[in-house]
Amino acid sequence: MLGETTRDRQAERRLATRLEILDAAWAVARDKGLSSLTLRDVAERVGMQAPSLYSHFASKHAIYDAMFGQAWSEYDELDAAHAGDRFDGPRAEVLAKTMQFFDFAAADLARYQLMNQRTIPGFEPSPEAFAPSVRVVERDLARLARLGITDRGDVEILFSIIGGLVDQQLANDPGGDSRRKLLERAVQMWADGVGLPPEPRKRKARK
Amino acid sequence: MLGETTRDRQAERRLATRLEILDAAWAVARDKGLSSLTLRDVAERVGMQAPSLYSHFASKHAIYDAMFGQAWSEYDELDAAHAGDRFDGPRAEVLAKTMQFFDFAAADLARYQLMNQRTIPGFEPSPEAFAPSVRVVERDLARLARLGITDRGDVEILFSIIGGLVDQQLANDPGGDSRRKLLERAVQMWADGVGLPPEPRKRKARK
DNA sequence: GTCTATACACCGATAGAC
DNA sequence: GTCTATCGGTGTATAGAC
Repeated sequence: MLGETTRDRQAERRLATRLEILDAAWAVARDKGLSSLTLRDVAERVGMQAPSLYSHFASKHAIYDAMFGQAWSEYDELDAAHAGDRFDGPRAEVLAKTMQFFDFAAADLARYQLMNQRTIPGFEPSPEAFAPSVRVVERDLARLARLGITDRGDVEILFSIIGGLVDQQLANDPGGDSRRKLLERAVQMWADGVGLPPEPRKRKARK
Repeated sequence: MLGETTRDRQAERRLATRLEILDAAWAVARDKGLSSLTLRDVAERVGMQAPSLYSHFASKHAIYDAMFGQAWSEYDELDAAHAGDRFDGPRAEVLAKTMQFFDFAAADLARYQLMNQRTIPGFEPSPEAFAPSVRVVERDLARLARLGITDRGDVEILFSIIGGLVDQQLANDPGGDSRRKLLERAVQMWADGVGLPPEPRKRKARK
């Protein structure tokens, strides 16, 4: 019988190979486009033959699925890392969180297409891969509820504004920041519409 | 030499075949998804062999291109047909035009993906196919300018709101109208933000 | 001119030797 | 676990019948 250490090392090596494949997949997706990713390209990048990938992933969609989970986990961790941040009022908080997501989304077209658009024909994320995105949304809902925003429709409108601006940014000005500049104005409109209290007077900066 | 009538009839027949192919392509796109459209499926639907399509279209992308032009032309004509409509004030006008686009977009997923999303890997519409969409945008810009909205950023924000809500509608509630109900509230927020005059007093309906 | 027949290169996926 | 060989399906191209 194999010792624990041997079994652990095997599992560790297996996990490392999986991550290697996923890294290669991200590189190919960013290089040739998310939906133009081919197993042969991924395999070549990790020094394998294409069918060997099936020892680690059940299908091409399973690779997309793992990438989907990675992307949302990455944002989940980024967001959680800023959980303790303090803001100068509700509007500053909403704007900061909004820009945090916008910047993350607009920074990587392939990643955003996988996370938020349905650009892969038959792809549906599995429940496991979907879990981190649920965590993010629930944290956002809780944050907005703490600010007095409990109407789900108001939240959907805010999400739509952000999503619409990200789409336009990536479609019409990839790599630029034209829509990012509009984000603050749009969020102020939304904050006025939902009755979010105006900013408290700014304290004069002390010399 | 062929008579004019013969030549006309040939051209007419050729155009009819083109439209037949495009109709079949729309049917396949709606049935199996826009990006899962195959030339063999289209050909089968019109009673041809797949390579015969190349007598009428230079490539699969050329078919997408013609479909793109058809879709925007269709909306262009719908919009132009309502050019003479009168409204009870600026907000009612913006809301009506906004809902007109929302309904058109949300009614057909495949068509919306082709018109407004970049879901086909290598597809870029040709200038000719792009022309009707330019007409629509310019008519919208002129309409908003007539209402006093001249800041391009304000217009982009409105477009983002609409696009974001359509995306959410099609992604999360296809065939439903949950986001359509939010559209009015979102447009009111935007109208307040850009300083559009409030609605005039409603005249009492006369019995 | 239009269509059929055939072929090519590429894709995801599977079977089986080692 | 990785390989080679191969399958059915795809977009695309071309030769040749009519």
